[in-house]
Amino acid sequence: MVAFLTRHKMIMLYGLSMAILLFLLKWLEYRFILISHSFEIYIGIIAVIFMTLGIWLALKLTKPKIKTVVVEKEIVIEKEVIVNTKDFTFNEKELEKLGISQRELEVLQLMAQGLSNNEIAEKLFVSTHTIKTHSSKLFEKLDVKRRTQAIEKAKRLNIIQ
Amino acid sequence: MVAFLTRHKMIMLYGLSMAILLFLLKWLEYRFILISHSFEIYIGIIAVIFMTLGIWLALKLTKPKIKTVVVEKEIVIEKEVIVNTKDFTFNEKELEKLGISQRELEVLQLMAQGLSNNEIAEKLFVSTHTIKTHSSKLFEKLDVKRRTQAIEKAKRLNIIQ
DNA sequence: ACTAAAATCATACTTTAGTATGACCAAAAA
DNA sequence: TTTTTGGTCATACTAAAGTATGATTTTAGT
Repeated sequence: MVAFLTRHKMIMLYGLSMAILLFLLKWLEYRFILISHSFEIYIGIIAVIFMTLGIWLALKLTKPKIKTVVVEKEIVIEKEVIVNTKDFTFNEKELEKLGISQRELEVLQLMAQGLSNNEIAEKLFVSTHTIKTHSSKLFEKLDVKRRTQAIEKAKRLNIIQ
Repeated sequence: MVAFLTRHKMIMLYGLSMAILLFLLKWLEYRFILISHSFEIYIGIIAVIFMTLGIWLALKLTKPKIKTVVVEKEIVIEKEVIVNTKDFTFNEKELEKLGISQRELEVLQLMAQGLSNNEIAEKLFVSTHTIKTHSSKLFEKLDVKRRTQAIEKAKRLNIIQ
């Protein structure tokens, strides 16, 4: 019922307006009989009323033009990019700072691979004594006591791997 | 042509109506002179004409109503996110596969930090013997001979760090 | 309740790692 | 030229690391 009223609101309003106008018309017609020579005024009033009604109707009934406004909405999509965290700028500065020589670095690298002093010696074609000397100096320079510590620290300082 | 007719249907209809109305007016005016008491019809005609004029005026003179429709356009912005290559799924499967116990893993981790057997023993409140037993079993399970190898292999298998 | 695995401790031993010290040589820097 | 630095080798020693073997105690699963 309410929906019906809402949907036909315009029609209802129009009907009501028509009723009021007809009433006014009748009243004016009566007045017209009493006052002569006011025919032009009566016509004028009718004209004004109906023109106003027309304007009102037109304004109410025209469909609005649809203007489409495009609003750009940013959507951030996180794209995972796999990047090596370890940069390959093998810290040569650190090597210099610590005064680690090329040969010592070699020994350090082989140590980190899990080789024993003997294996390193064989690989580098030198005696085990030499490797021991190197490693001792390395530990001094790295300020550590054991090879495992040396490996850990060297990796931490980006000297190896 | 059909599209044009459809679009200007209202205007065409209006023109047609006006033509018919003018004709009717002239005819009714003539009838009004001849036939008295047709005053109401004349008024009605006037009303219709002016209402139509009002509608026409309203349509012509008013600015078109604009209904703004906002359409959101999605713009995809790719944001690069740096991700670690090393995933943190600490290889529990590998641990199980190798049969490495929790305690052994602890020892392995402390080893990798460069601690000696004695230091590990102190840290875990056990004797050095225990640590030696653990490490021996670890080396067996990891199929290595030295702690440095164990550390290297464990890191490679993502068991530690 | 029983069993198996895990964790602990211990002794005895071997191997490797690491220290201290010194010597030799070659290349580069002062 | 002399000195420094890096690399080499050696002896002697100490300190760790690692092995072998065995035993006891927890802990968790059947």
